[in-house]
Amino acid sequence: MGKDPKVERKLKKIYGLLEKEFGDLGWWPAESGFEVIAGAVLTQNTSWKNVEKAIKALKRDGSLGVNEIISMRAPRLSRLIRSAGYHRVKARRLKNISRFVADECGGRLGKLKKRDVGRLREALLEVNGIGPETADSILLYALDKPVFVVDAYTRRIFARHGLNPESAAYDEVQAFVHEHFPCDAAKLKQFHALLVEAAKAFCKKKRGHCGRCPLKNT
DNA sequence: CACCAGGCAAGTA
DNA sequence: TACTTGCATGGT
Repeated sequence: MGKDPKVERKLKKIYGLLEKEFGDLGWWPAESGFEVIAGAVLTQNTSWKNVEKAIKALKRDGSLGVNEIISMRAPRLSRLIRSAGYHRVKARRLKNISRFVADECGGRLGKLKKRDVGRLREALLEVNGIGPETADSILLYALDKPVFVVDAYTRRIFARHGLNPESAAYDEVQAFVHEHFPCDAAKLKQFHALLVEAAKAFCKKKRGHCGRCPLKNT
């Protein structure tokens, strides 16, 4: 599948319509790169509102840092993030990714940013608890790498607009966007954010377009 | 009451 | 390879 100018224009149009509707969403909301990483794990299959509570609890406790999480006892970490659900699993995953960050760059994310995106992605996927979406969220929002994050909303919207089949695999959807959308971290961040926001606002139903969705005629 | 939320891993067929 | 299930909470 080579580049298709018509598809490029269609993605551009979707981006434009959604940006006009929602403006600059300013994703990812966080005070540090590590906060993005923690949030990426905590938000797995979980609403963002409940993740915020967990992040606040970590901050209140002075524990939102690589070394703090590594050295904290699992049951205590588990209690702090309870509101985000799956707390025992996520406590383990937070420790895993924190250990990875400590090992790879001593906690200095700036060093990670210099590394090759492809190999960094492979390394992240080796960490237990980090799948494709979480890895790409970290790469894009914490490390400013130009990779597109595919989520359930994105696939639903793309499928509904005939851009890819409902059954398309994660990497296929991602490659599709990489081919037909600017390779620019800022734009990729905004695009993903816009798609999530649009889906939440207009596409609660599994099928069909909502009448007020700005994409209804595209 | 059912169902979903900014998933992933491990097990089964 | 392609499903299925466990993981847990909070909101609608």
